[in-house]
Amino acid sequence: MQNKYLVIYRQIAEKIQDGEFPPGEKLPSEHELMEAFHASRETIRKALNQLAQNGFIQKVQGKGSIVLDAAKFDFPVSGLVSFKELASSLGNRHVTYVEKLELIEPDKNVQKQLQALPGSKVWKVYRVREIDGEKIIFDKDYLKQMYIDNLTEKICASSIYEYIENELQMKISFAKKEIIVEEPTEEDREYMDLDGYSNVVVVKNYVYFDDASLFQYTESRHRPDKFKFVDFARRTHT
Amino acid sequence: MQNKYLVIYRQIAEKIQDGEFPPGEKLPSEHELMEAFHASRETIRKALNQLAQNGFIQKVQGKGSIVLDAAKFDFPVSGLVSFKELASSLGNRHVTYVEKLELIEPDKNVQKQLQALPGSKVWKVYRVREIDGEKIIFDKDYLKQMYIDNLTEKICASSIYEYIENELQMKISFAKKEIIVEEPTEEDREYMDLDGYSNVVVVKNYVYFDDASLFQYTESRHRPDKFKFVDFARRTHT
DNA sequence: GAGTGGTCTAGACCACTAC
DNA sequence: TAGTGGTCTAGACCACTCA
Repeated sequence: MQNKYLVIYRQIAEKIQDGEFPPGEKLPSEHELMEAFHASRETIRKALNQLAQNGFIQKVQGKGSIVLDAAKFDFPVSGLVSFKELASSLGNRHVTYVEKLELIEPDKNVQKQLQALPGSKVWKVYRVREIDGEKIIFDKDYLKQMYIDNLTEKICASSIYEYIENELQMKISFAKKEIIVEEPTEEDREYMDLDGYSNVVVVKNYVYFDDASLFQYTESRHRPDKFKFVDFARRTHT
Repeated sequence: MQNKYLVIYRQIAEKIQDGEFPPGEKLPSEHELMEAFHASRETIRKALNQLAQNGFIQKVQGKGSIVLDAAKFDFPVSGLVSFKELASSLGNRHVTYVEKLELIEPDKNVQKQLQALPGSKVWKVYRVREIDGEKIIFDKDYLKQMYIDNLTEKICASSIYEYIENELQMKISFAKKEIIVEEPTEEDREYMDLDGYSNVVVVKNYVYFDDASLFQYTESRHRPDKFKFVDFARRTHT
């Protein structure tokens, strides 16, 4: 069995999505939820905090928990957007091409980004994402070899994340994201269908494992017309 | 006095920034922190969770709380980036020009974005942000009038947020953010120094009050070369 | 004043890491 | 086995909203 508060979280989230708790209405009070789920107040509150963090509800002191219009918020639950999540949420036909798969000694820049030890090796993966026949995303991944002995084309073509989490049983914990806009490089023009576009959107990702070790640096380069990033800026009053 | 867990949060955060707890090292255990701060374990854990959320530490079960390299993470604490925060963090010379300040009946699009009632009026504010002599940000704000009777040029020129939070004593709670790239409109070219740039980065913001009422829709339009967005994708394992 | 959520406590048991 | 963080409980008091 799972964590109690996560079970409660999912059950309430489901009811919100099913319209059983409609937007604008109030959720039952914490006391009522305690009885309904046979849980202590802190456990209920943990579930509600998760719901608030993920944009399902907003808690108002003295009033209650107000259901937000969750249907409008179609962002991925995790916040870490991998291509697979992205593409399946679009529901479109998509293909991944693995253009490069090498084990390299990183240059100074990559070494610095990855905080890699001198002499250690790094996987360099170039992947191009095609959606509806157009190559619109170009992913440059650098992964520390010390965590992954064997990286095949097949793995890269599906999902490196899934391989790591399911096969290697390591948990990816969080990423720092940085979004900037650049002029296309030679590489960009080579691998993507850039036509006349004079900019690419670059999403830099620093991915950590659960034990706080940095293991991957990714540059995801997007054609500007297809780029979209959605985020909640939750403000925990400080 | 403030909340105990926030006080503890700030004290530990300070020590991390001062290097008293260096990156890579472990924080004292929760039990030790309990004694040091004369607090219960749950209170300590609340403080530590805040630290983890804001990228100061990462908690690892069975091991402890590992200090991350916080110096690298220069993002604003709040996550809601207002121009004032942005500019002061850049430390540069900046000016705000209020180009428009009108009370209008919103068109259908704005009405929908703001979920405004038919017949209700909306403040329309155009502001241009100049940094180091260049006009690089163009903010289009739409605010529901029902919350703000009187909006002056002076208020718009400094910070609408500060006015609302300090003068009106209303708390802004969170925003949904959406980032896309567009071709410049006539307006963009009119108000910004766009030179040859063929794209603008558009940040759409939906801003709510603490009581879950939507009150503002903002489009912040940036010249691509000066745009930068930083974010943590905290992954609360679901 | 009744009801709501926010904070804090003390104590229990579990899961994981290290040695 | 000892020490760590993760979950859960029961109960207390406070701050806020609303009739």
